[in-house]
Amino acid sequence: MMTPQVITPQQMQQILQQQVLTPQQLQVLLQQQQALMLQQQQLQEFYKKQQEQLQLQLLQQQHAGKQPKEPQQQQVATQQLAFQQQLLQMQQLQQQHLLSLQRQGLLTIQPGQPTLPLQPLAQGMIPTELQQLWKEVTSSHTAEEAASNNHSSLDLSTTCVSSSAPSKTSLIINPHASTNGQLSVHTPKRESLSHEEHSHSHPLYGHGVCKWPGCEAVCEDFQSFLKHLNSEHALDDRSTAQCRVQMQVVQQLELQLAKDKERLQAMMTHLHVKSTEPKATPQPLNLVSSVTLSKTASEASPQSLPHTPTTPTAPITPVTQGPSVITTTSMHNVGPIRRRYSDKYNVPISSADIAQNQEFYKNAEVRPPFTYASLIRQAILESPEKQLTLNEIYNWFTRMFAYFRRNAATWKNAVRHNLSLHKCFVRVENVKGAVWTVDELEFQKRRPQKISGNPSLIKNIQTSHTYCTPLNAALQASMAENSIPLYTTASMGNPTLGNLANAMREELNGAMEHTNSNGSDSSPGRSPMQAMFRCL
DNA sequence: ACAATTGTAAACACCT
DNA sequence: GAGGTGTTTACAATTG
Repeated sequence: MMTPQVITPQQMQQILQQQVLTPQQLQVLLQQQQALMLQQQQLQEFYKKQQEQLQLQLLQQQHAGKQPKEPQQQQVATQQLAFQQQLLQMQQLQQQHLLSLQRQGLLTIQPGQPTLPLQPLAQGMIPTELQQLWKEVTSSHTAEEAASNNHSSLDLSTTCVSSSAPSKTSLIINPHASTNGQLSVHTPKRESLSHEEHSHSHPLYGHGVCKWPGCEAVCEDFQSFLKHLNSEHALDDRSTAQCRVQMQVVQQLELQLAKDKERLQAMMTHLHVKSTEPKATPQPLNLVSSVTLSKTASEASPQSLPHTPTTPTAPITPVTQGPSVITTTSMHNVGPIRRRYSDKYNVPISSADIAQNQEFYKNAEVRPPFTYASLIRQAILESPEKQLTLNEIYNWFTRMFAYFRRNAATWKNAVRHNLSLHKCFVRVENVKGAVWTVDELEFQKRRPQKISGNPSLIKNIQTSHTYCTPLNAALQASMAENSIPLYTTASMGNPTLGNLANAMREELNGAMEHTNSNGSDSSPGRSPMQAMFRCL
């Protein structure tokens, strides 16, 4: 049941580790994954039935004055043990599969965060949850206790996500700890994760650093982490807001990931069928939005945003660009996006994210993946007069990004430094003092410098627009399909988002220019699929 | 290897 | 003198 009939995990891994995947191999892998998903679903249904059965028996046992029906009980226990082993095997298999995909760049999964991509496959049940559920069922806890535990955690999430009016009381607090609000938030978690605490493993603690979104406080040991958690991340407005943001982010990402997976599969199937066709322009564009968004989905999770440059991502060796196919690699070069941090800190790199996660950046202390120059320009352009004093620029930064509510001396110095350094920022003497404006021409000059020396630049600037429109359309379509407010709904009522969207278009233009110049030496012999996987 | 870009830190001058 | 503003230099990291 568990052992794949088509191919073993080892074989699958071998195939996935190869640099080039043929369409046939890919098809096999896709079928493999489908089979895995199907098996997982079947397992879960089976597991649920078993769980219900066991709970029923536990109840019967209680009512019958604890007179266990030994043979039956034994049989069920044996069955469940076997099932548990199968489930674990399945999870391992899935993880191997996902790791392989990750290694190939098909999926970008943050190390240590394997739950995100697993969730859609497991239909919302992650391994730890399954195991926890298993423990609850098999432990001495009654079914009622387990149900009440589930209920409390459910209340927390549903209330937080659905709550449109943020308030401290929107969090359902564990009734057992109503006297101390500070502890009450963490108590349910601790109860459910007590076994993990003994091994000093906590979802919010790793590598000696607090993993609370945007925190990264160094905690020497687990005890100090717990102290830090209780003192710094107590139940207050800030934590509540961050929690809500996190939930929304996760929710969106799950939705996004599911849709993009479906899309990717359809695309793969489509491309496989028509892989012999030499040129298929729409595919690369879809490829960009889909793959990029998938990548973004896995990277945008605040928990996966280590700010300390300790663990660089596993290098995906960039392969020389082949045909004029837009790849995930080329999408890294999106204009003034801070590339050094996009790799180093695993921040979201898609410029769509800044609009998509506008609220996120406002509330979570995550570094925006844009350069100071871009942000300063954005601040100035958003102002009614297209000019701001230094202090107003500061205020924009702190208003728009929670990240810039810390270390003011550092980033303010950087802002001043950028204002002075870049010619595109012009200081204008005013009656009240001085204001800063943007010289758009100078600003636009900056980007082509990056690709100067490429003779095909001028030609490509023109051709880029033909690519850019469908690309934006593809992006928009993707966002719209995923119910993510971007250009469409959000920008209508929010001029900020509209401006950011404009900035994004410009950045995408720059990226397209760059991409086209890189891909100008396309070799016609290679199929789009081959090109795609060469670039992964 | 090199230049360009970017972020960070810091020194300094000027002004209020 | 303190603090804000603006300029400049230096250095490290990253990227093409």
